[in-house]
Amino acid sequence: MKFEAPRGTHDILPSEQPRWRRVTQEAERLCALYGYRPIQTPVFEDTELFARTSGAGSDVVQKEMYSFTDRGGRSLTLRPEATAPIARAYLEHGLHREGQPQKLYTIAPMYRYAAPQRGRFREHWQLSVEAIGSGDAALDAELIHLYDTLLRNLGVDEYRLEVNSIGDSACRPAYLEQLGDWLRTHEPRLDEETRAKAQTNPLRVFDNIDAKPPEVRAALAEAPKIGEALCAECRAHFGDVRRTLDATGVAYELQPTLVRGLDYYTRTTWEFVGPALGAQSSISGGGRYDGLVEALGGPATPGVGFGAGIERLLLALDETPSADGGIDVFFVAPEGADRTALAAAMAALRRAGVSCDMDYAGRSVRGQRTQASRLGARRTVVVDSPQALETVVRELGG
RNA sequence: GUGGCGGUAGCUCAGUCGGUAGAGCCCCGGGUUGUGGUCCCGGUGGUCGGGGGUUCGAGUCCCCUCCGCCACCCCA
Repeated sequence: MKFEAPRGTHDILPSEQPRWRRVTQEAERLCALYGYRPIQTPVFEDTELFARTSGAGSDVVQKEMYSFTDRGGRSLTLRPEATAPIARAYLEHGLHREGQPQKLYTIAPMYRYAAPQRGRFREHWQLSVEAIGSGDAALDAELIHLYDTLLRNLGVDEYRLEVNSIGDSACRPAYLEQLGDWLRTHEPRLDEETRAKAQTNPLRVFDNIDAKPPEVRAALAEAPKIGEALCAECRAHFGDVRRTLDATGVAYELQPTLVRGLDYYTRTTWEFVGPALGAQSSISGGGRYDGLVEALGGPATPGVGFGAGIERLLLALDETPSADGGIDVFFVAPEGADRTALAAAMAALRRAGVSCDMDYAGRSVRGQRTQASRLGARRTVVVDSPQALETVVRELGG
């Protein structure tokens, strides 16, 4: 085989479209129902947009960006996520001067240069839902509720939701200092891996804790957690979020060590974990990002949102294939039939909104009938006389 | 990026000790039938992922490489 889809990319063939659309159409229906409007942004952006917002130390920026220089010498990057581009558009087009919050969503491909695996692609599609311009805790809960409802409506029931608050500029620096002190003091009780993490990304020392040696686990259990070191304002905000989740019937687990990979997150963070996807169990992740718009040079503007991988959601879905729509009419043309008259009849029917098709592969009459049922034709017409065509056009073509 | 497993027809796979490649499904034709389907008969379809090496001879052994999968890392 000469060419194949580039590593980490995949084709979405016609046979997969019904499942694909089942997900995206329900997602769009819910977004509209919750008051979110569609927005589309370019596939590539100024590299600096992501470098600045995601954090220079983040994995995304350090090793996963598809960056290139265009012929004009600009450094551009295929978007690894949708929040920063949407915040950029929000600012660039003055949406911050319109009624707040701006509730926006997009379903679009994202690009990350990472080792591909099942459910992990270099090009993957994401539903991204954002509410920018309000710090109301009701929005955090609403976004969580939206995705929770999407999962339910699609019939996914084996999943769990973890929530946390990672504080803000008022309390996180103090916590980081506190954690740093603790890690230094208790270094002898930690394994090498955890010590390395303490140096590079202290918030992540708690990651994958179940796989760590028992004594390290025991030690870390005593370490201060960000979710338990919040300032009064953050604690109040998180309390509001949780009360609203409770009131709207969303089940969740508190996970005081849950953090996110991008620097711009503040306060509420959450993650939906799906069933049996191996190491790629996260099907959606989101959080509040009250400092993002300001980091882009705009006014201090709160925001909250989430990203949800379409391919991973599809993996969490049962395999039942939804049926294609089928066509209204299939014309069987025996050898010698007037195909010009047939083309005219099909044009008339299509003008009237009647879907129709015929054979283009020189099939036998038997083969054409097979093709008709393969296409789900509700009616099969054998073109053995001019009258046959006229009759159908008169009956269905209006 | 590191380590492990894998790649044979469009799909799912078999292929012995190294001896010139097979099945089922799909697709096409025919028979049967209630002109589809079912059932029966026949047919098309392969650079054995790619390149190099060993050998009289490589799908099979060796090296490189590409792609997939698993783990790590990280994420959606």
